Amino acid sequence: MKGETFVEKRLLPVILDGYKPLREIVFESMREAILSGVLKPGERLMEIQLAEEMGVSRTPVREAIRKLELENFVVMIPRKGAYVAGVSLKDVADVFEIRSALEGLAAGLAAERITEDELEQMEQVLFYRVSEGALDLEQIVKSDTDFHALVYKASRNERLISILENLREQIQRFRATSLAVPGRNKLAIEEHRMIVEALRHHNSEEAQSLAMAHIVTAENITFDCLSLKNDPDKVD
Amino acid sequence: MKGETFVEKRLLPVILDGYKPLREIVFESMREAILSGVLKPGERLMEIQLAEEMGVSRTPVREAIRKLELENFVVMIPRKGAYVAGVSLKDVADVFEIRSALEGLAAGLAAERITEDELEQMEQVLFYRVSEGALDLEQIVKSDTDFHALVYKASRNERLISILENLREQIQRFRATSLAVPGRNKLAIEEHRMIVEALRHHNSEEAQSLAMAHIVTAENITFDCLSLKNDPDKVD
DNA sequence: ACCGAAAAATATGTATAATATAAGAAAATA
DNA sequence: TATTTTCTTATATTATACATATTTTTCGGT
Repeated sequence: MKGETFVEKRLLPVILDGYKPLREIVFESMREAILSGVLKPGERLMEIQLAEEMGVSRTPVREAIRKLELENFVVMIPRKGAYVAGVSLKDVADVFEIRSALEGLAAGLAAERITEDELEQMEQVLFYRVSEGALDLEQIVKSDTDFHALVYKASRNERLISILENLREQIQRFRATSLAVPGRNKLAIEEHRMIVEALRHHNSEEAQSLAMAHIVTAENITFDCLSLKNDPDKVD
Repeated sequence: MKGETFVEKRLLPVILDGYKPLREIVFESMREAILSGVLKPGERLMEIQLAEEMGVSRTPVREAIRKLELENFVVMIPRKGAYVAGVSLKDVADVFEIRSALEGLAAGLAAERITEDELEQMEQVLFYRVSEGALDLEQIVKSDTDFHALVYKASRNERLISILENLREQIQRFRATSLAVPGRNKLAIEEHRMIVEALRHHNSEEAQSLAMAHIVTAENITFDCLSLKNDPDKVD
């Protein structure tokens, strides 16, 4: 079978959105594909093929891959190519260790620096999450993300915010899993409530330890889920 | 004066070192230039000019700049170009806040996971630092870096290591300043010794709080130095 | 049938060329 | 003289071409 080889197009052609550089659009598209599992761990990423699938040239694809490498979504082997990064249980544990410390730091700082207005926003996010009775999983994940983002923001530490957001993305693939566990949503809301109370009273130590405990809880549940369905080595 | 414009070459032509990709060599060269002040904060980075100065094409320069952006050494304005990132006092404070939490985490984990062999290596680094009587500043900085790197490594958390190394580089420009303060070197050695003792006894909490305190001390000294010579806004 | 080496194919790394956009200067108008 | 508009120029962005390294395939020998 020679001549034209037809590659299955799994990445949509990019839509020129505003004035974001192409590499940025390509980057987001590829990250999305990796997180959603369209591009599977270990899979080789060939510049030409990806460029064709998305209807752009190799240059923006290359730059997107470089950025994905920096954010640990792909691994590059010099002169060989780029591969979608696999995530081992060890990786997940490592990320949780760091997140625990940094979410604690963020909450502690937020307790010192948060405004009434921001507290109000947090209340609203929590209220939305309980009011609607049965939210679907996607909405729960979003509301959870929103809450944490508000804590990060109140820490007033830009670099901390970007590190935490990156860590969150690293384990994005597992968040839906753990939040789907029966009773987890309710417990998470309760933990969030307690954190808000600590923030409201500007109790830094309390906020810190609550936030750390919250992440440890999430870690335990995540590992319970994962060890049930996966071999101990590679998660996916 | 038309025709050829002569640009002052401040970046050495790259030497093809083994099989590292060109973009990697260019990246390191530019980072070095930024940290050493050859490329000054706020300065515009023009691809063509940089490529000519280093004797390579624009492609590796572009990729190096992207990477520098990800590591916060340059800021990019879309369709305008790249500029050397300035570091404000707020930035330095932010980095120290994170470092304090993460150095504490690393030391705490190291206390649980360190081996006799690694403890021995730490002893050697400390011994070297005191034995030679009068080390020059560069050697002191290196020995300090080595010690911290050993703690990071003993944490057995790869991602934590890379985050901490990046944070260290962010404030690299100020480390020499603070270590040059009379008495600082001696005090730092003493603090390191206490950390080693905590690690040896696998006392996680003690190691954590000592490491955090160590960073807070460094932060205070750094700010004392900086606020003496600089206006409160931009450090450089 | 099973290695092993050479050659072809393929992909990455690097360079160069083409295109689009933004900033600045000059000119025209009020 | 001030202000707006147009044109030029410089530069980022994207595309393509070329060189080099790696992988695969094929063919010959054992």
